Amino acid sequence: MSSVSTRDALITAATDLLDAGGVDAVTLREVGHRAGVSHNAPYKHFADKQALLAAVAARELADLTEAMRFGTEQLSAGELVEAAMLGYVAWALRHPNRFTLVFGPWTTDCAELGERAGVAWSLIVQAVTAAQVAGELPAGDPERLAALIRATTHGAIVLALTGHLSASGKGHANADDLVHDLFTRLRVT
Amino acid sequence: MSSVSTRDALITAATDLLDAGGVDAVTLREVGHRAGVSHNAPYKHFADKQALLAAVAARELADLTEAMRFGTEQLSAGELVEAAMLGYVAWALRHPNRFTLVFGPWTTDCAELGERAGVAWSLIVQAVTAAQVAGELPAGDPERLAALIRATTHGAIVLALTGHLSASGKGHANADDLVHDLFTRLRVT
DNA sequence: ACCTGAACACCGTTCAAGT
DNA sequence: ACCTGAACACCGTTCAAGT
Repeated sequence: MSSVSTRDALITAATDLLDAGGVDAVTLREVGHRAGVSHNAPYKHFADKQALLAAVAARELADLTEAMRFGTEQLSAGELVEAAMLGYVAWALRHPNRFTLVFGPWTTDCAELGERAGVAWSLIVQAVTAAQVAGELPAGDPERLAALIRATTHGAIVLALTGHLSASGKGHANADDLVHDLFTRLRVT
Repeated sequence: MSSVSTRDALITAATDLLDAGGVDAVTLREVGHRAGVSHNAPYKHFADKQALLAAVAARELADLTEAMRFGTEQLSAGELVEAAMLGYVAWALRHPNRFTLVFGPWTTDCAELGERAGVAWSLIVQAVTAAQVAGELPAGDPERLAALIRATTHGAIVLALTGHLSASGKGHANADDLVHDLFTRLRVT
């Protein structure tokens, strides 16, 4: 029991440090201190620092899935896909450091992570398929169309987070605008 | 003179280490050793480690601009934009660690970096504008359309690098396919 | 102006030992 | 089974000193 809550406290402490100062600020010593244990107690719950970060990412993936569900009541199939992507954008802009952690260059390593990501994105493919059936999105391989939507959304977030968006003159489009633009173009077809 | 070549050697050594083992493998001690100087000689050329990494990123941005120009002879305005994006994809997949460094969460910090990125992407806006004039891309704010294209390309690369693309079943679309899909949808309009 | 060697503080990880 | 304190190797950064 105590071990479970300690493990959870470690993940929470790591998430707090991540939010406050980025992944470099997540030090096992500070994580342990905030969780009320010694600086090497984490090794009894995680293989190493990367495993702890993977646990943080796994928890956040569940959070992201929830954020994509927010306010999607009483929407058409096509609107639901767009709303989910806007929820994705909102989550990422709200927790930029969690976003960069979850989609860092090591997602493949952890099996649990890949699994949870697969679940989250299979929901998107489902929604895209429904929108295609409803005639709100163009025909074609749903997985491929979902990948396109996903790529645009992801890229819009990255551009927004790195400041490559607001810097580009008076157009001052934000990530939401880019996602909306994509859906507008897709629906015209 | 010697200082210039030392500075250059430091950047080259850092780039090699980046390619080999990611940004974490870039240690000032190993950089100095590979450049034939002591482990703290870099501080005579760069304020700190981040400044060295920023110099690496700045050099790579020039490389990226070149990659986007590759093989763009005898193409229509619309094809030129797509070819530039495919060049961007090819560069990123060829040097994944440089890609994640250049578009890391700190691009805003360095003035030179922001400047060079601005130059690179203003070329894209120019090409997009030309394609619009030629009727190969839909009308609208060129900066905003360029941002959409840019976001999709960037997102497709990230998805490919993190393995979120090939894992999604039989569709097995790669980054090139997604970029091509976007241009296909845009041209239909 | 550029470089070096020693030193400091910090961190990930391991280990022997405790309950 | 879970935790601790000490220890080791490594790294970023600083400093006094050398040419």
